[in-house]
Amino acid sequence: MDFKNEVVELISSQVDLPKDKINALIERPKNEKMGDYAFPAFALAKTMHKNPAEIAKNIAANLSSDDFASIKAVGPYVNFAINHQKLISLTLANVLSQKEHYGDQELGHGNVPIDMSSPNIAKPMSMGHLRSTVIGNSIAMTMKKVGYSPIKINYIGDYGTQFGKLIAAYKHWGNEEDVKKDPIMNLFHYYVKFHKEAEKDPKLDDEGRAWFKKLENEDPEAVRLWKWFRKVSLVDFKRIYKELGVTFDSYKGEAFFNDKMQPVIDELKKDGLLHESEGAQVVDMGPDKNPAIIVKSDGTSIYLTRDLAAAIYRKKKYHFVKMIYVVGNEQKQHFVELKNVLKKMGYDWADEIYHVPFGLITQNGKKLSTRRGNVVFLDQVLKDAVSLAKKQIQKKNPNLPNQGQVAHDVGVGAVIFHDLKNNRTDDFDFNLEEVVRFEGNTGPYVQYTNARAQSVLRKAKTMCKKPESQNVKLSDDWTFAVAKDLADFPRIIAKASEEFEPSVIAKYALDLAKKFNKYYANIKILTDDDQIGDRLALVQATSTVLTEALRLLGVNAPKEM
RNA sequence: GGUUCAGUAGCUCAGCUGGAUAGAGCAACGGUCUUCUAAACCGUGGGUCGUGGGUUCGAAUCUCACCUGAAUCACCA
Repeated sequence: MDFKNEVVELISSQVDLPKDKINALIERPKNEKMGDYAFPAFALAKTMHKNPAEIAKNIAANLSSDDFASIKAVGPYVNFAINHQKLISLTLANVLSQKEHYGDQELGHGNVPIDMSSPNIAKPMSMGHLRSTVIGNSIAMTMKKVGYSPIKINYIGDYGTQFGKLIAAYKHWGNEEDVKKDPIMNLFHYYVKFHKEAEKDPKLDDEGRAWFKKLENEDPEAVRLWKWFRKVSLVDFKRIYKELGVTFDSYKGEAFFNDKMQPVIDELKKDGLLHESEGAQVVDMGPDKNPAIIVKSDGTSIYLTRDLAAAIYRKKKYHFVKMIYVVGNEQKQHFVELKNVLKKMGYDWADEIYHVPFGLITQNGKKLSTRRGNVVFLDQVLKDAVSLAKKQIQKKNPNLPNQGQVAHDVGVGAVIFHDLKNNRTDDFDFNLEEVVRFEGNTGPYVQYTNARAQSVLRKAKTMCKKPESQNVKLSDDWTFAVAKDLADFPRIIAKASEEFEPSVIAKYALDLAKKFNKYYANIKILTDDDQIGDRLALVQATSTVLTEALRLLGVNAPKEM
């Protein structure tokens, strides 16, 4: 049952406008006293030569329906108030019968590779990688819920000039023992030192480039070091992914595409797209635009070429219907070039490539730079968050069983939720206190709400009461507010998947939690009367949807906390 | 300078396919636990929606100009 559709039908019986036009005009009043749907009559004033208030009055006078508690004109609007009991009972029956599949839909199908996370080996994961990881993960789960088959690809940064620099740095200052002790941190320190020294001594950069050239030419020492760095880095990355609860379908990094670039270069040449400019091989991007570099002037490879090879490879392998890159905003231009070059090569599927950018994370207003060693380590943030969650549990609920797991769920959940609750493209300034907050508009607030609901359901069981979703007779405002949100869930999922925007779900979860907490504060659920089953149905439905919303964000929902 | 994005409460942000009194959270102050988890709920204060013009019956929302900030502008990714 779609109440909005019903409004369209009713209005269309009174007014000479196409249904899609009516549908577009109908709005949801901000103030609930105005009802649940409203039709503004301004648009008709001109053609009917009457004032809007009069038109609204006439329309309202001729309408009535069981589905609405009232249909009345208020000024120039026709306001529709949904029949509370009807919406509540329908929605609860839906959620309870479909359980976690409530909100599933078929908006499309086919493979959707998602290029996400993609940390660089020998460098610690930062808050920036967290963004790509959790946004990509949430998009993957949301796409799956609406019918697609996501393929999560971790395009590890395991190649490029930077590794020449790293090898050079290791040769200067590194030793095997230290790297074995704490691989990522020590390799990272060499790298940072390299950049510091290179500012004073530009010869170092040449050394770095020379090592990279050796690596490309498969010099045994270069390859040995590179393989070693890669291996120890991956071990560490997987540890963090486990913490975050994220898995990947592919770890094919940049190096995997080394031998797949030449065919692309050949193809570009054959198509006559390639020409020389200042010693480099480039593709023209049009007037006033920098050309896209395909082969650098020193003959080594560049990331655009690698990404071209990767895109073509993925199309062949996955026959994708869409491909998504969850990569920072600052690489926007790169993806424009990637798509343009693919188009020029005659690959129309380039239109189905989406760059899903996200905002920059700064600290004290300054851009974080890995090269300068100015980073926020994800590992440390997660540890801090979990230990703060542990403290919180000791304060609030010291007898809680399974505290380690719950502290993990809440701490990590807080970090993930914080990252997903705002629009992807918003920049944000990193502030640990802000990130691991447990009160207000936070992940733990949603988790807590769900834990309360679960607690009620457990107590109900000891009273031998259970949710009854048949013929629910509730109609009060608190219940209605919750049920209206529950009814909205499928639309929210659709919106989040269409916009590749997890924050839509996060905001929804906060709103639903807020409505439920108000309900909880005002209605005594466990009163043994003949509507207890109805109320438990609302509690059960809310918990189901909250849990599912959190799942789609990659956040666990503990049953107690 | 070119391009792109952003500017809403002290702070962090919703709202932006135009609509009825611009909303949350944090921070401040005050109230609510012998009753389902107070990580909650209720209340008070707090706003020239960057500035100015335009379109419209109606603009935080669309458009133009300007101001401010950020990202980016070929051999890093």
